[in-house]
Amino acid sequence: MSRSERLLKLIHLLRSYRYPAPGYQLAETLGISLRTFYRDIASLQQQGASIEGEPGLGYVLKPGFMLPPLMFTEEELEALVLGSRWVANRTDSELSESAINALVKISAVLPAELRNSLDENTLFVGPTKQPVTESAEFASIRQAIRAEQKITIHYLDLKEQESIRTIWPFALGYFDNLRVLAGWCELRQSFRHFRTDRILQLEVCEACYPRRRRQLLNEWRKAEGISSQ
Amino acid sequence: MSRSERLLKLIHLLRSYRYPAPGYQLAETLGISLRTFYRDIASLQQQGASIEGEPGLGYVLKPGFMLPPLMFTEEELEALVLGSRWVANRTDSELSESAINALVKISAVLPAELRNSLDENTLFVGPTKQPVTESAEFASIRQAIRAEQKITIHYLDLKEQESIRTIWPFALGYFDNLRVLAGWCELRQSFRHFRTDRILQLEVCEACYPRRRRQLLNEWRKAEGISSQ
DNA sequence: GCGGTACTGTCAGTTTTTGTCAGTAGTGTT
DNA sequence: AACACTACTGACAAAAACTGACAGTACCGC
Repeated sequence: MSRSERLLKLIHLLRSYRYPAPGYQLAETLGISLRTFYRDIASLQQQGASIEGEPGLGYVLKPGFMLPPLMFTEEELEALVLGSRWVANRTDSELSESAINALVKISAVLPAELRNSLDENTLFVGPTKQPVTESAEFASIRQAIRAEQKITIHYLDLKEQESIRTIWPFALGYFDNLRVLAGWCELRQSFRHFRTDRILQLEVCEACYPRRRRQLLNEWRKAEGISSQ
Repeated sequence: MSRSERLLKLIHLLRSYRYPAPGYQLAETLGISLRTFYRDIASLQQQGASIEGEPGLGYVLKPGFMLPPLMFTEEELEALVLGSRWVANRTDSELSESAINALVKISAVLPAELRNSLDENTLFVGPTKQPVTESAEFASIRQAIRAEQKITIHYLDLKEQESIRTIWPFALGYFDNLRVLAGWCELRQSFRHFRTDRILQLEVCEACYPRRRRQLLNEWRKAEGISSQ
């Protein structure tokens, strides 16, 4: 039995036990040493499985490693497909690919009849006049927002003045023809908006900013007089 | 990337192609030699996946393989949220609501940590200059497309001439500032496009049109010289 | 401290995996 | 029939990984 096969079997085993299963027992069932078992657990965790081991009890696989069956109405599927197509057409290539992958995963857990209606959906997103040229930076920006990391940018403002700033990015707004990054600007000590097509250069810093993203968003909304979406 | 990881990726790839995918292409995507690819296929088959390879065409994974896909990645969730927000902001109220409901359902199956990242997502869709005014008809149009039903419309063409037509609606295109319905026009006996803001009145007929939606779409694509999306 | 369980680091021997290359089976062509 | 072509398989050596043994660490309750 190859290792890859055994890892699947281990997942299966973990799912089939309702209560924590002790390591030595799992190892024995799989016919491997305890040492190898520990390594297998580590492999699975590294691949995204949240397996918890409680000393004295055993191991449990917390739900959320694999996608369970999902049920949607036809209209909800239409909405998901149309939305994903928009993302696939109008955003950076990484996000675009993720949109497609998400649909593939959803499709795989739908009952056959709904899967068909997902595949055959005929709501399309038309091409836009202003194609998205900016690319490489986008994934970094999203990454920084997610991880609440500071970024340093070279920015060309609307008066064609270039400046270098460190900002705390917390939101990205997708408009018809441009994208705007919202962040707290360390230079100006206030919230600022940056058109992504005017960001000349960008570097994600190691450091996280000292506030929570959600909180920055709320303050920004208050400052801008926007009610929550 | 470990072999077990790669095997999962191969399954995902196979699921993502609607049509048979040639072996050399899959091998290249995975970054492995063709020989190794054949071995991977053999492994999966041996583990219970029903993968069929047709010489000259490629490989297909028949649905029903017991292994569900992996949980969404953070980026996939970002894509789904952003897409749904776009739908929620830019389409008719029924579809908009469905987009939100779909997200709720997805949220329900996420592990706590991912659910959090879904809730806290800060990619937003900005408001558009030309708000969507048309409303009630939209759900009917989508309904007619889904059910492959004929519709009768009062249409005001670009020369401001009003006409009454019965059409076979098969697709809806969402452009930045307008939506276009594509259908076969019984009156003109050809494919026609209708701007939804110029449809004065609409009635969904009982009768289904005598062709399959998918087939109409393919013919229309051929007629318009558009390759498949 | 002490004894116990759960787990990790290291390492050498072993196994698996991999790409290359040669070869086969099946198909369609001339 | 000979031929070209594609899809696939067998063999093999080099490279990569996996494995179990064993020693060692971390943490617990007492």
